[in-house]
Amino acid sequence: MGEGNTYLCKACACSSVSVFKSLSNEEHELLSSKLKCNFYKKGDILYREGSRITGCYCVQKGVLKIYKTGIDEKPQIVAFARPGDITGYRSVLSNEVACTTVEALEDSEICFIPSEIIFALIKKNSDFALSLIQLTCKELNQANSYIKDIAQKTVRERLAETLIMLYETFNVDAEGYITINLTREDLSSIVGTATESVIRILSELKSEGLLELKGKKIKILDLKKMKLISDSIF
Amino acid sequence: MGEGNTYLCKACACSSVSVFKSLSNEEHELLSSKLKCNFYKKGDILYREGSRITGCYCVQKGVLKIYKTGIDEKPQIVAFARPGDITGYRSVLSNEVACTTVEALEDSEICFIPSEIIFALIKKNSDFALSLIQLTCKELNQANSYIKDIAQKTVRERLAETLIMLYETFNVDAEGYITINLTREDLSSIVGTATESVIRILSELKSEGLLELKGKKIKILDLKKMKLISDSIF
DNA sequence: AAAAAAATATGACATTAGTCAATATTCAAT
DNA sequence: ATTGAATATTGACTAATGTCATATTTTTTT
Repeated sequence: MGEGNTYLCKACACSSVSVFKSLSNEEHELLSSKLKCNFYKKGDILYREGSRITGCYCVQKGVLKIYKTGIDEKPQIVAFARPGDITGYRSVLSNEVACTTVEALEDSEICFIPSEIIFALIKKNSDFALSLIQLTCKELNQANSYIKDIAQKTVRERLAETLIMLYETFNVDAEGYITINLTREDLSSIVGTATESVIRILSELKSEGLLELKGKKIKILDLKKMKLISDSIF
Repeated sequence: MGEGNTYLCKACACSSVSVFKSLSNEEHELLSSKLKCNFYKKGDILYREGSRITGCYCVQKGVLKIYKTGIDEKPQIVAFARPGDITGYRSVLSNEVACTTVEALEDSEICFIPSEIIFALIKKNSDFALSLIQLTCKELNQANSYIKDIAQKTVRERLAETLIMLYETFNVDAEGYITINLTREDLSSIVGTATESVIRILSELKSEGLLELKGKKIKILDLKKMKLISDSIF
């Protein structure tokens, strides 16, 4: 892990897509003067479910997987975080122990933002507070949708949905492969099924001409049909 | 439905458990001067998924069920609202159409709070904003937990969990029956399963001495054992 | 109170998805 | 390049759960 430093973190403090977009120049200064940017290697744990955290984490570079631990230590992935996203703010704001474990999926640069700063910004800037509320509301709605899907759809439908989500979240490389490396096990802990089922259905979808597989890389060949499957229409 | 009126709504404006606890006297005045309290009959719909709403709803009396509509119009219950709870704030704050349908489970009195008031209060009072953030964070965490459970637990385990949740949320009457009337179908749309499965497992649990059933009324006889089942230990 | 509608209950059966075991492949470290 | 470990794959089997049909009971309406 690299040492912390205090330069202005472009991905979080400045990004127009991030929750920090409503900060004034002065507030940006305050924020960036307190940031500590750290390097995490693939597989590193930022924090574990149940531990106390003293600030939030903002992704500058890389990808994080965020999961809860269930029966027999089986992880359930509930979200990813990409550059511009923040994580840990829930526990910070509610002053509770972390409700998820966060792990770097690839080598990543992550800024740490101490709790006080977040609280100070909420106090100072009601637009920032509103952005935070909107962010959590959006995530809450997504979570509720996923509850509905996981309760009502088949594994095949959920896998199709997950692939589309990954496609939309991480885009594709020059060859059309989704630019994220997940193990079959990771996929199974998003979909909520056994690893073997993911493998079987992936090759099914491949033989139906919907997918191309090259190791962990996945290319969606027929997005339209994939959406139909995901919507339980097909 | 009854006519709106402007008296101070005790359940929402004053409740120390509600999100409004951090309001000043002056802000309470503002809030209660704008409230409209309405009566809804059992089965009445407050608003439907996809419709525009212009404020939030605060439960004064009664119970609301909050659900998303899935495949073949099958509802998935994602929450209940009891006196002191508010609903609709997500769509209001994000300025999006309602993401759930809300229905009165029993005859209810519900206050309507226009959007402007909510926004004004966020702007004026950062503690109120923080309360709202904390509320959504708490709900988000619950939703993520439920995703984990629904993905990893069996129907039996989830039903046990649901019964415990209902027990803790709605308490029991003098005879020990949980004080909420849900159809087996309602139960199935919480648990995420077929109605027949709920019926079967309920009578299983009854024959195992864990439950007493009297029509829709449910009494948990062995909470400890029920928790073990819910935790996949038994 | 009677009739109709809705909800509950049960059995038989089909389907889905999970588990276990064996093998193959890929990846990482030396 | 070689070894070992992790990951992926496949098949056989089992368990869980959904679906459909039908009967019964409860609730609501007239």
